[in-house]
Amino acid sequence: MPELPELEHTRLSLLPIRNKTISSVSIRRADVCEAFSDSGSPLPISPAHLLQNARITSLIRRGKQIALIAADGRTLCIQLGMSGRVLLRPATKTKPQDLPAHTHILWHLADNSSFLFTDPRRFGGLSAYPSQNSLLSLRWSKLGPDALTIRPADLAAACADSHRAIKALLLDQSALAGVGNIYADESLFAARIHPHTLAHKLTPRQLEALANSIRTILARAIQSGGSTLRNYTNAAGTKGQAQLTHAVYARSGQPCTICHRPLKSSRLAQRSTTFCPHCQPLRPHPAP
DNA sequence: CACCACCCCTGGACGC
DNA sequence: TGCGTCCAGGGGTGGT
Repeated sequence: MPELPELEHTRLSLLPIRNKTISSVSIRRADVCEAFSDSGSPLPISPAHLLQNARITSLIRRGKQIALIAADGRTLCIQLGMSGRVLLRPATKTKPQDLPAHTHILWHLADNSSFLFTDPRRFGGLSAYPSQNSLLSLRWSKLGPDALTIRPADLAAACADSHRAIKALLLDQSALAGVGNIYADESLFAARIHPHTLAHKLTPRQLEALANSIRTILARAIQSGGSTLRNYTNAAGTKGQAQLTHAVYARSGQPCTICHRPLKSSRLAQRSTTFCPHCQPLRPHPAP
């Protein structure tokens, strides 16, 4: 279930394609792709949009999106959605029958290795832009600050006038980019904040605890290779370990790791939400 | 405007 | 074993 740590790990494991040239692109399902002009108008997709004959110079990430930047400026943004993956294939594996199911796009590199985009549920997709600047202005400008480096002041600004539940705000990529359902629950638990707390009611102390929890938990999850739930792996096919450290996510009814009372589940912002009613009270404990 | 429900989609878990 | 049903949720969109 790709969130920021899984995307960052995918980005890191794709770094071997830097300075390599894409010799050809096989578009097996064009409808997972979209392309835009500098002014943002949609264009019919072509192999050139998917970086055919481009040399990759950098891979960048913002929130849950990564982008491949070519030497000539062409930029390809990748969103994994729920089930998307980008996988590297060594030069020894070239048979079509070796391809994972639901491989929608296949990039062939000049050195005979390749990489591919696979996404059974097709919630993910690829978005092509003529330049890095157009990606930033047309797409990433809509994202909030990156969760991996979120500062208490940035979080406070996002929460200041919001009457939504804090968990709904955390999931809103235009408020904060990178947190999904897993790490929203984990961060709120670590900061001991009830997920239904209205964002503008959070105290400065809570906002600081939450920002710190978000950064710490995301960084730790990157360290352990991301959470492998269902079939997530990074581009090298390696599974993550972060799911082993989840304190609340998918642990409804099981004992809280702090107070040992059973964790509770509810539905918030259309998402299943698990928390400890005792350790995460709706109001912070009054200062003594 | 801010917020929320719905919808897209498929694989896996579960019950019978 | 196999089939039907439900659930998971990121993000766009249209409604309130």
